Amino acid sequence: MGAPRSYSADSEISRGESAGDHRPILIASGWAAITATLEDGRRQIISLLIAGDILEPLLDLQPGLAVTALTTVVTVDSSGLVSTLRERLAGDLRPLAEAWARMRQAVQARLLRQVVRLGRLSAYERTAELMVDLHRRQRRSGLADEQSMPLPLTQEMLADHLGLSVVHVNRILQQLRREGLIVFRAGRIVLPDLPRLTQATRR
Amino acid sequence: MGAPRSYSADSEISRGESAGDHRPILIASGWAAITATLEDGRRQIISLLIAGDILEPLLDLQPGLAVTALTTVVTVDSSGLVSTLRERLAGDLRPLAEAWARMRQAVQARLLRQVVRLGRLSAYERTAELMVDLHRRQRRSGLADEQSMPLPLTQEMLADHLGLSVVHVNRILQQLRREGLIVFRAGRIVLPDLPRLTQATRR
DNA sequence: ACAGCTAACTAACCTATGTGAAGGGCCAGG
DNA sequence: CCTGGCCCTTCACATAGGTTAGTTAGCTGT
Repeated sequence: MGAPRSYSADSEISRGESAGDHRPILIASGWAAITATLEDGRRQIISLLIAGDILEPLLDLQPGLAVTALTTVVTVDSSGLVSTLRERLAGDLRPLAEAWARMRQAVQARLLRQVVRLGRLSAYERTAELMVDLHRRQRRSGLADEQSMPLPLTQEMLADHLGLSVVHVNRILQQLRREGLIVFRAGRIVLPDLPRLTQATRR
Repeated sequence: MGAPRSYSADSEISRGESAGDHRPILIASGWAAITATLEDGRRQIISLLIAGDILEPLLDLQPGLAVTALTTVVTVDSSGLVSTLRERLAGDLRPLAEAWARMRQAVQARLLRQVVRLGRLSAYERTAELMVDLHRRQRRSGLADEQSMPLPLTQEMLADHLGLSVVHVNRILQQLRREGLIVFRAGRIVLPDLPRLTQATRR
């Protein structure tokens, strides 16, 4: 069946420079992140990948773009990865081919949305939206229940993904908590009032 | 030869909702922009497309994502568009097929870079980087000379692309001008000191 | 039980960027 | 030759969010 290979948290899966693996990789379990690191240490998590997501080869090395940022993919959690996807889509996983196409689109659409988030939403809106989005995605894969989900991200990672400072992320999370929109419990995050949280997504 | 169809500035080429055209479109001349508009009017120009760029179908309608933003593609300039690209890549434009693949990647890479820009660069860095990027791209297509290029964007569009307010964009442009890094002349922008402008791209 | 580490949290202060409002230049249309 | 609109510009002020510098609370290994 081709068991996923296991990776511990914080392993580097691929690196923009090494023209290395040009194969799509399926996140079978766990979380991963596409990150860019600037020379001076600033970091941006471009995209968060959860189980079921597919990582396309990083087309990062376009001359001129990669110069100022090193783009890598790292695991966030301990994760299982399937790197033989391309081959297997012609074989045992053929039924997934169509789903794959949809997945590519979803990943790309999220990238567009991430641009809008960073460009035009306030910290508060961004944070709320991220929670709603992660919940919806994990829900779809049966990883979350109606009111809660795993969230194996440190506040620093949230900050790097949301384009904010850690301190400010903390402030926003406090606020959302005070408002009863999120609760942290046992390593999970609880979203007690999804409709209201969704409202918090807009101005 | 299949002449490009002409569009005047500010025409809507495609709209996220209408599952309409699912065909790639070549920008033969002029400029276009992929934009998202929020309910309350905030707007984000997700990507700027110039002659030679290819617009892939907008995979915007992923449930849940399109809800809060209307994604459309509009011309910025009067432009010529070729919408029969797919067909012609099998025919008269076959030699372009490989270039097309590279172009897709470049467009995608720019999207990644845009996330980093908005998430982690200051207004000043963002603006400088955009100018350098536009210049490099237009240079490659022979649309710019070594020191100057067309820039058919209002400051409001720049603001919407850079995730800033118009007023602030104006401030930054003033500053870049004072520093001798950019000059506006005859509807073009002059970049008298590209090395220094490139420096301004980093912190 | 202690040292050492990481992550969450706070507080005080600072600044980059946004907002609202207004004036001026320029150009197209009547 | 005026008029209205668009775009650029400036000013005064407001605020979201960053920075620095901690303190606190859990864990991990010893």
